[in-house]
Amino acid sequence: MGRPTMNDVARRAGVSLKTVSRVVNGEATVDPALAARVRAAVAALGYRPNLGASMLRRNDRRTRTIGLLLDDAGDPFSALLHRAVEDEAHPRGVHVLSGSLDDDPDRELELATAFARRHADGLILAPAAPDQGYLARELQPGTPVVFVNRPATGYRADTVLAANRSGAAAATRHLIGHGHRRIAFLGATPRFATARSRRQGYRDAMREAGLPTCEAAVPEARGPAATAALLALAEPPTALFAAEHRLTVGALRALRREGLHRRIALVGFDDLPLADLLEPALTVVAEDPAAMGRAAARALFERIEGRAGEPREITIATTLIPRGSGELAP
Amino acid sequence: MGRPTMNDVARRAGVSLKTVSRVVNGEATVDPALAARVRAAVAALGYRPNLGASMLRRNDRRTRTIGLLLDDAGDPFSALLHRAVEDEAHPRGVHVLSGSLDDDPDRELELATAFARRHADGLILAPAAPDQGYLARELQPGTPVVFVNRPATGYRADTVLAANRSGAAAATRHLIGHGHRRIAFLGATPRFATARSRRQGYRDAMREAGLPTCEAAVPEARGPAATAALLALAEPPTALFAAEHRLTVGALRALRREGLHRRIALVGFDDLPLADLLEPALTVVAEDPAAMGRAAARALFERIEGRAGEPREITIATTLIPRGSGELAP
DNA sequence: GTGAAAGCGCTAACAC
DNA sequence: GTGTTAGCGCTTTCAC
Repeated sequence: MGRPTMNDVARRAGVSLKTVSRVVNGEATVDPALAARVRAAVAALGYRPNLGASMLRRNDRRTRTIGLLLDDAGDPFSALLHRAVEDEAHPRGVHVLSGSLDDDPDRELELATAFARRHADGLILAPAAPDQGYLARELQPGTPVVFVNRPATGYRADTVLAANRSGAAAATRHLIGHGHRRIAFLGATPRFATARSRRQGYRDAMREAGLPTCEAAVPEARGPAATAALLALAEPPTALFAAEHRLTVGALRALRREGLHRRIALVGFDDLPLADLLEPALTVVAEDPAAMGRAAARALFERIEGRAGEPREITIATTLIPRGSGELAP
Repeated sequence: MGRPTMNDVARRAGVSLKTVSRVVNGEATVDPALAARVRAAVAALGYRPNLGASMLRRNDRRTRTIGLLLDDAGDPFSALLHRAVEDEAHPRGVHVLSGSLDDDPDRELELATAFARRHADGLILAPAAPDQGYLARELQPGTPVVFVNRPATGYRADTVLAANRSGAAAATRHLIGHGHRRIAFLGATPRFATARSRRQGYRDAMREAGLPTCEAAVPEARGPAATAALLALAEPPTALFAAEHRLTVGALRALRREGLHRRIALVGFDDLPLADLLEPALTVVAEDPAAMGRAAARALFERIEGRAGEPREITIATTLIPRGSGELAP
């Protein structure tokens, strides 16, 4: 009952346990005849090595597992990032254990701790909690971490971020360049640094053009209401910059409902599927979640393989994609 | 160097190793005073249990890990399914190891085998290979499997499928009900049972209405070309049923390019984000990936917890969502 | 090139 | 209640 062990294989092949271990691990120093007998026994018994046991004894102590903690595995941004991480891990024989945080600090702590107890070789984390100081306590010493999408507080490690500030400034300048002067900013509540950076980029561009700012900072679900409120102003904006994809969708719906989608310009942060098939097609500043995942995974594997030195900050460029909604005249 | 072990805690607390084990595992039969000393030592040393070691010795042999093998972690359908699985696993203290198969049989075998070597407690698999017979060899005996999204061949286990045939029939009947008689089917190459079921549903509805069928079976990337070919027929269809979401997007683009998107009716299988903001808005037969993930995970955990009996087949209903593109008159 | 003995960190079984 | 002994399945060390 239960799987056969190395011992069973050794007995059947008439060799020592250690010889089986050598064959299974592909160490060259085994007589071909013995190796063949071992392999025959492995096949006959259906022997499969137990990775948990080998990891316990092995010197390098690698589980060949990394942990990936993102906001929501079901969200397209996280999904693409996840896939990119997997694509870096797979050729290295590493598997990905993942979890969704839903902006919940407790859940971050819980999952990061759980992955540490499982001896993940490293962690990629999109911080949800206000502070990551707990990592120093909970992680196995020497376990590398890479932060992605949001900067961390209280723990220093490599960090991969989108060019939020410059991307937001580019979006705003694009609208200014098309003649707009009353450009409203629709952003998430500035709880996260990402939201603050994007607002800052908007302000940079407005200030350098000598234009007054007009900002709405709301929870992500309140996009339609916030857009409606902006449109109801005495001097309503002629253009909107929506700094989160959920707010972009909210703005789209509100403009549609008011019949203003061909009159008011709109640029969104983050690309959306089908954005090119809307009428007018949606102009966006696209992030590159796959590039972020790739960069984060590469940085993590470099650290796992021993790279030393100061934490690095890696910025992934954004791309302005003009499609129509951002080129409407005021 | 390295983490402190239970032994270190025991020494520091002046108790036996077994007492530490009892405290750490929350067994009640420990003197409160001793337990307090142990907990103090745990805190002082920063002791964290090693799950791998405990799993090796434990009787239940649970790793509290399940494997999830889907087509592509970056795809919205897989992502939502993944998230639903995670939501069932999380309250049970179980973590999810995932991998993308990209319709590659070798990759399915490789990843399923790898997860088996890691002693995952169970596996949720969207089959990519033509045969799953290898599972009998590779899995730890008694490891339950649930197939999702596609039926398996050569291995019997619980299976969760969308109502592909009846959903496709409903889509086709919807178009027939709106007066269409020349309705073309745009489907993936019938390599997978899913594609065949949808085609069958289309045929069911066409036959029961006494209408001739018109089918294009193409790789998923060839949606625009296949649509263009259908539109170029001597008697072109007045309505399209696109049986995969990538083909739906291809059809949308082709219709748009020909300026026919307000003339030719279109129903897609699988919902798309922003589908309601297109003009005309896209009518779909929506699958419910979250319900599929939930059902698969629940079935898996029931088996892990010992449920016996014949494999079950669970069908998740589809929902027709009329939005405009499917209600265009011929 | 091969094998015997030790032990990774932990829990099971059973004594005390 | 608590401790002792054995050993999960494997790799390491070191002798042969």
